[in-house]
Amino acid sequence: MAVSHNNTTKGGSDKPVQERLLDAAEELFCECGFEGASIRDIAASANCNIASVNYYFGGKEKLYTEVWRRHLVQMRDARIGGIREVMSRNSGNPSLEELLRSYANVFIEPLVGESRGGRFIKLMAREMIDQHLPANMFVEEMIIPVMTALQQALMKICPGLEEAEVQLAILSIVGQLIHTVGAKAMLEWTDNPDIPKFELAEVVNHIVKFSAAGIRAYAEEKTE
Amino acid sequence: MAVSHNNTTKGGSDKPVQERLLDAAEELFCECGFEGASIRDIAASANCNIASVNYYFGGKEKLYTEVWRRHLVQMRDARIGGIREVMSRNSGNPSLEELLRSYANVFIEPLVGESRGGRFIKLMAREMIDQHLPANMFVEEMIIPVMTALQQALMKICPGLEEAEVQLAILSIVGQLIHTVGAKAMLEWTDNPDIPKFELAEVVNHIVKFSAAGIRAYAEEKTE
DNA sequence: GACAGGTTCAAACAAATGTTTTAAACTCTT
DNA sequence: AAGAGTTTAAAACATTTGTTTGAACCTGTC
Repeated sequence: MAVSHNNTTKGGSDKPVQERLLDAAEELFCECGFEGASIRDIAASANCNIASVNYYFGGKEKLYTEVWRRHLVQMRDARIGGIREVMSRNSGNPSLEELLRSYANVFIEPLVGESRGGRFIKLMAREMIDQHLPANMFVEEMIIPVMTALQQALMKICPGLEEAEVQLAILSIVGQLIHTVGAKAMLEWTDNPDIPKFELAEVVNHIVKFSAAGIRAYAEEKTE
Repeated sequence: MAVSHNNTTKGGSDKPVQERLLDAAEELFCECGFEGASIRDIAASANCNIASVNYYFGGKEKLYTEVWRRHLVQMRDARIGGIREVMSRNSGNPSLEELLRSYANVFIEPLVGESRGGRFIKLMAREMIDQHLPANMFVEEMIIPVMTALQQALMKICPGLEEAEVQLAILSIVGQLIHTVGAKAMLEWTDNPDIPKFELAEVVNHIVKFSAAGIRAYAEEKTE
């Protein structure tokens, strides 16, 4: 057999073709969506031939799935890890604000950083609207595990809250977070001065404060 | 000139072709997105010829724009009207909860009703991700007017709140509302029992309570 | 050096897209 | 009834899409 040790047949990077394809695909999928990004553009951006995506991945959909797989476990573990880390602070009794701030940061950070995983939030939004992932890989491997962890953490910090209340609170928190990065992405293409521009840290501060008060509205009515 | 009085040349409805096209286009654009819905499908669904969309609207993009125009002013006026109506209650001093509940209802209602304007929220989400509307018609004719009205109302009810704080609160409220209908749409295609199912009225109650507490977290720190 | 297997390449394929064209059908006025 | 103007119809057009093909190109082994 012949295993190539140098896949730098063409231009640019010295990464192997599969990685170049994954990187290019990620960028273009995020920017243009699944059907918006043609494998011709992807291959061109990866400096390789069109047929390579079929050769290595067996089709556009498989490539798309692989792009996701790279991030899903990473983001999920980051989020769950962040929650666990907070919950171990202060001898297992962190403040509600600590948990919210940590989660907001670990939620937003990988979605806005220019370097890696930057515009991935767009792909998440797209995938939420119409699926190109097999089965419900997104819900099963991402949403449910993270939501469960966050739910348990919240119930530990705020004992007395009912399960349904916690789930509603999570809906509010995640809604704010997603809308934050979504609105940020959307409002970038307008230059209207009426649209407020916020620093991300400022918004995180607000969400923590806002949500903590919202949650305490439930917690306090139990202790009255 | 010759003005036709009976445009029911083919199948189904007795509406004129342009309306049939708009209805079909709305449904398919919502369901499949702009590029996902082919004018062939639209024309077939409207029981008319493919060329009609070019004949009447001058192209796919114009048709898309027209589908939007029907709803934009309606939704905007409903939202602003709702705000004004609330603000006139209780001799101009409605409670914060009244305003929030009214806005939440008028926001969500036209986006979930099965009959008309049902799945329009999906189109909104799509349009927020990538634009097919001319210029920034969506921001100019919808977001800014509604946001301005809501901002003024909030500042009237909660004097002392700074402008930036109100804008952040609006970000939170809208984020929760959008995520509510978005999550509802997304979670419909999963049957996992771990995913909580909520009644819409229940969620609205929660958002009102949650957000009122969040806003008061700002208002109260001024009066301490 | 010749061979074999993995990899790349350009070309071709079939299917689908938005738009245009050209002619037929229809409607109303004269 | 004839004709002008409007509306519909089917076909053709040029592009673009994802995928497949078959030969060339490497690279390491015998």
